[in-house]
Amino acid sequence: MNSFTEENYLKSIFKLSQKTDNGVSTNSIAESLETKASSVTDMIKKLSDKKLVNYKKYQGVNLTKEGKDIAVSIIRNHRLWEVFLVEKLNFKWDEVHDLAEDLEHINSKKLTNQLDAFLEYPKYDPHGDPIPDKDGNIHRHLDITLADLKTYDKGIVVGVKEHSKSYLNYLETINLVLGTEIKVNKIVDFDLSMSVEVNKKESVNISHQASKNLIIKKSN
Amino acid sequence: MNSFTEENYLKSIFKLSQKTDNGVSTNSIAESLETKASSVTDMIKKLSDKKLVNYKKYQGVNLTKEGKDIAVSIIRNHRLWEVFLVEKLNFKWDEVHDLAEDLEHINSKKLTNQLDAFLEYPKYDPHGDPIPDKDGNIHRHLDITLADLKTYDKGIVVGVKEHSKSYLNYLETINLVLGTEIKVNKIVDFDLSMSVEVNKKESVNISHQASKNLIIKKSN
DNA sequence: ATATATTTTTAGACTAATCTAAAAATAGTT
DNA sequence: AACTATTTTTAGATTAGTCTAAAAATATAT
Repeated sequence: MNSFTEENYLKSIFKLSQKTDNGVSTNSIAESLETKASSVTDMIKKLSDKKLVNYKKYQGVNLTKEGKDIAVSIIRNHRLWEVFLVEKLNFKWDEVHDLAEDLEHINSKKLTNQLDAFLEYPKYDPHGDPIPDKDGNIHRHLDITLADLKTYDKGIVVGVKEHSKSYLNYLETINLVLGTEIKVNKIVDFDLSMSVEVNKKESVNISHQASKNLIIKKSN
Repeated sequence: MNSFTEENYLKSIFKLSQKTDNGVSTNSIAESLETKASSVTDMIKKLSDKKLVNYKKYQGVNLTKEGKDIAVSIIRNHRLWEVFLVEKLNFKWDEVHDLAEDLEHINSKKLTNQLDAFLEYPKYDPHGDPIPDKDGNIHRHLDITLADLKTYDKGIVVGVKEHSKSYLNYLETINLVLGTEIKVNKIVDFDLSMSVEVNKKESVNISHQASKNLIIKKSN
């Protein structure tokens, strides 16, 4: 069995390794876990001894098959619990992350799979992130963001790339939840802010900062 | 915030203090947590510093108001999660203890209360143990066991006093689940074993060992 | 009441995870 | 290629929780 701490390292390494093709650097792990590089080195050695990561000094790390399987199963747990909290217990999408961060470490294949069934095999969590299936397969959607759209393009909001409470909260105040239809009316070339039509109604102004974190499925 | 370990000590002390009026002994805590007396002494000091227990050397411990509140809320969590696992995720009553042991430490009043509402405010867990309400009140039922019944007495099974897998499993094989109607046909005075009618049908033989752990609500 | 047994506490050591500060390796620059 | 800056690792210390073995306190028995 692995400790919560080890599991968090594996999850972090998994997420970071999706952004780079080479090994994941010690510093990037330290930053993502808000800890110090020296602590990371210690843990990497431990994970390496357990054959959960491949590690050569000064070269960064990569997950082994086994390490990756663990990371993915934790992410699966996390996202399933988020769905549960929102769909069944009436939490808001900006309230569920921290709780899921704890719940994800409850380690029981049966629990995970029964929860999955109970929720009727959801494909995405409340933030639009894909839920790995029982075999660890992840169907990620294309990463087109609102910022990538041109004037008069239309699409549907399918996810977010930024998960902070303040961002999610802001989106709700402008009625932007998953599934919302969106149409770009105008792009200000000075600051790249956009005037967009939400659900064929109100036209709101969205900063580049905000638009580049909204994942969109283009509808034409 | 308190660690999982501290919470487990508080829970254990709470349960032990229900059986004795004087302080809870170091050894009894050690036994119930399967640890050593010296470890218990260390932890007691820590809990005492945090004002969660009252402690005088060699005199055993008692929970303070605050310590008791924490213990009760963990028990509330535990029992609500057990209901969830059995009612919603189709677990058997002998499979849920260990998972609930982990889930109980997820610390969120909102989570607990929403879960309680989602489950429609259950009063008892799958083993018949009472679930403390939001304010920590516990309605315990009278502790009449099958072993206390006389010949021809009738009753309904409302709980168990022994939670081991093997016991729960055994009960299921003889169709004894919560809510079952029971009637005592004969008591063997040699070994106090009983011949009982289950749901007005089969007559099974139950050892004293087994009967004294079945909590019954007498029906006449 | 004194000796014996039991319980509880103390003292000191161990492990996991962390940190700071310093040393070593790598990368970047002229 | 040599110097500098950055990254990574090492060395040594710290904290929480645990343990063993020994000492101290309490309980029991004659």
